Amino acid sequence: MGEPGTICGRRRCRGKEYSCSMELSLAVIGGKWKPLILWHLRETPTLRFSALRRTMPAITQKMLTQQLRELESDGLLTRTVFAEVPPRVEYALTDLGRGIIPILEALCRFGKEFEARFGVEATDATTAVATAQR
Amino acid sequence: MGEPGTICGRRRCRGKEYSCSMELSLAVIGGKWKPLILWHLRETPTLRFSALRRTMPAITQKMLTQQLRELESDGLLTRTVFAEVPPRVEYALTDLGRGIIPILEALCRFGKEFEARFGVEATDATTAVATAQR
DNA sequence: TTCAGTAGTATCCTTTTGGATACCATGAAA
DNA sequence: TTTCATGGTATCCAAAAGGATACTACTGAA
Repeated sequence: MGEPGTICGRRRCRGKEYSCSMELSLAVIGGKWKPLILWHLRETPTLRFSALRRTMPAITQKMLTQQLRELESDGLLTRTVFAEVPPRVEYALTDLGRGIIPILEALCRFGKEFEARFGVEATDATTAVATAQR
Repeated sequence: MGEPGTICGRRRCRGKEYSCSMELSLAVIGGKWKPLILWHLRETPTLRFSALRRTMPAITQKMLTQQLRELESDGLLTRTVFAEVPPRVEYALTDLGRGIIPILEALCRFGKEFEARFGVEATDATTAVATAQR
């Protein structure tokens, strides 16, 4: 299953360079925002741009647009533009995108285990959010 | 299981800030090298510094040291120094570290699926490795 | 007429991540 | 006496990732 000796074969797929399929996956779902975006889409069939923004108050518009475009180009979600005014754009997971949900859930479980092991210090962001929501 | 509304609670654990356990996990096992290091330790009970370097010819000494220290400090592996000369230092997974192996395997599977979907372009690195090995 | 709401671009800047290079201590072997 | 191997540090630098701010087009409502 694992590819123990494959370390030496440097490959490329959709512009990402890697030596191991794991690396490729991290390039596709890694980063600061992509897991969050996929996570939110997991529970709602479709979400429009503004709704996504509201669920992630800390992300900037540029970042959200950028990450969504990459996820779309990697086939993890679809982007549907409605010719209305004001504009409406809806995002939804593809089958490929749904495939990573179990991985995110596993990551979530590991994170909780890690938290339990080391303890958590809350940072006062309940208030920060209240202000961020405007 | 999922923490849908937890997006708003910004927490901290071992110096890492996050809003969701997933993020924490990615902070712990993400990055360019950590998954690889854990992957190699998965199949060998203990590995010394130089052996790890040989399995990852592209990593620099600084990076390997840095990543190993972080993994150690996060409790994913142990570092054993033998008072010999020349020095010998051995690294091994902890139980916590072994816990992420299934996640790496899942990432590996997803990566392969992704490759299968989009195709791979090999970059000539079989030769690159031969030279990198010195 | 000005404002709000949507989904963006464009530009510039800061922070984080990763990399190149040089250096160190030790003891055994050549 | 010089060299080699090991497992590092220290310093500086380049590239990538992420962020702040300003701007756009369009329309309907106030």
